[in-house]
Order: sequence, then C-alpha cells, then structure tokens
Amino acid sequence: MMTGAEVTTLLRSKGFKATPQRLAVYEALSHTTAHPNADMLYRELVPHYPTMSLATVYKTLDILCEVGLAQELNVGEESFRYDATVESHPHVRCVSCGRVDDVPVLNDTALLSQAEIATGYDITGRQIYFYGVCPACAAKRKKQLH
Amino acid sequence: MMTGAEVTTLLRSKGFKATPQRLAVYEALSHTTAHPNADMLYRELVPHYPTMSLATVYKTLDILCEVGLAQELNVGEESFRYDATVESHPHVRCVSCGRVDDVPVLNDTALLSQAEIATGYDITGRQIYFYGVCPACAAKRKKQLH
DNA sequence: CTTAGTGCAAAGCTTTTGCAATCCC
DNA sequence: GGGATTGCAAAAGCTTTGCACTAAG
Repeated sequence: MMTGAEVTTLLRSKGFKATPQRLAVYEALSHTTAHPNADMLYRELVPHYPTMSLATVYKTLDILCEVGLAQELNVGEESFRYDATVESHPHVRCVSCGRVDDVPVLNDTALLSQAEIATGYDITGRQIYFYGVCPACAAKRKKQLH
Repeated sequence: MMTGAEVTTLLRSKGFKATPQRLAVYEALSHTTAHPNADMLYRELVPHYPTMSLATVYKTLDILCEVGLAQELNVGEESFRYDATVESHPHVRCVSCGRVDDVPVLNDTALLSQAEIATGYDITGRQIYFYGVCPACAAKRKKQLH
C-alpha cells in the first residue's frame, strides 16, 4: 500500500495528473479487503465526494491498473473486481454469498514453467481462482440442518 | 466428447428436451478448440440453422453447463467463453491475438489443499488462467524486428 | 494559460427476459 | 395435446464515449 504522496509522485511520473478523485479511489481500494467492483467503490466514495461520478471511477481504475497500483480480477461475475495488492496471488470466491478473499501466496512457479513447456507460450502472468463455501456460510448451512 | 445420442439421453434424464438447436450447440462446441463465446457459436451455427437465435445459444449454454456438458471460462474479457471439456484444466490466453488454448492438466491438488487450509473455505472448484504471447505471435514479433 | 481530467448523459456490449408461435414427447 | 422451447424484440446490467466545463501543473 502506498501513501498519498507516493501515489501522487507515481502518477505524475507516468504523465498523469494527481487529482483528488484518483487519490480517493486508490485510498478506498487500498483500505478494503472486499475486492470491490467499480460500483461498490463509487457508492463508498459518493458520500465523501458528492460530485464523484461512476465514469471517473472506471477511468481511474484503468489508470491505476496501467501504472501498477491495482489489478483487475475476473471471478466469474458480470463485473470486474479490483485489488490494490498487485503481487500475483490466488483468490477464492464464496459461491453462496459472493464474497471474494485473498489466498496467501502459494508457490506456483512450478505450474507456470510446466505450462510454458506444454504450450510454447511465453507466459507473463497468471490468475488462480478457487470456488467454494466460506466459513461463515458453512456455519449457517450447518445451523439450518437442525 | 459425447455423441448426439448420448447427449439426447443425458438431457432427457435431467428433464430437458433434446432439441436440434441444443444438439447443434453442443456439436459445435465439442468440435472446436477455440473456446468460443456465445456470439462466435451463433455465427458458426446460423449458416446451417438459419432460424437459430443468439438468445437460444445463451439459454442452451446455461443448460449445457448445468448438466455437466460444458464449463464457463472467464479469461478477462467482456464475454464468457465455453469449453466442452469439463475436466478442470488451466487455460492460457494470448495477450496479443486473444486466442485461448488449453493447458494439459497439471497436478494442482497441492495448491488446492493449501488454499483450503489457508482460507478455511470448503473449496469445490478452481480455474487457472495464464497470460502470455502465443508461439505464432512471438514469431511475428521477431520478424518485425528485422 | 494550456492541457488533461471530470461529470453528465447517451451509446455500446453482452446477456437476460417477456411472450406468442412452435415443436418435442 | 400439453408443456417446454424457440426466436424475436425489448430490457437490463456493466462499461465506454462525446463533450462542455473545470482544475492541475
């Protein structure tokens, strides 16, 4: 996670202006573990930035991804989610309540090199998604059986 | 891959009717390695089934996934892609031309159990996506450097 | 002061839905 | 024959775009 000053410097070094809206989007994204989509971020920001628009959130997220401050996730929903932790790490989605959690980094370098050999691709990135039932939903289901 | 007769039997056993449209969608999906999305399938089918509609392709793909004849992929595009090979296996997408290929099955059971322990989730499925440059695009790029 | 960025509304995509006509069983 | 399915058109989400206004540097 970077400070506002660091984000400002990074944006400018890449030729982007450091606007309050951009800093706010990064701030919100870097302080949540919910892996929000654009709309979730927008709804969280509007109360504090009444003029914030959804279009600006989308444009900002594109830029954050471009400068390496965020990554885009595709967990099998209609919308993209975002993560301010840019190091490659797996994610897990609860098929019952929809929450998305980080999975602590696993060593997948063996998979990656196996995949390169098997396909001939020059592989530069990967995403691993797990699907299952989160502890909270598992507990709820257990309760309902009684 | 299943024969038309087998697909017919399976659909009926799950309470679905075996219509020509459904058999055609499965037929097309099971004979390609392109991992098509709904629109690609539709465009391939229309010449042979002039009354085929995109809505029917979407509805059929839902049913094929539900009865275990197909799986949905999320390779980071706007649309979903589909694969008639339902065994869990990784996919790789070329960031240059957009093609999506299968990666021969890798042993990822270790990852899965590590993820269960780390997250507390009861994990029932996973998807692994690699991103890189396919051999054809790599060759093209090399050529352009001369 | 100059150019990039914001925010609104409209458009563009993919996917879903409502419904009359049709077809499977 | 009866109920599921088709296919059309319209609607519903998510995301992008055009453009006048504003603000960053």
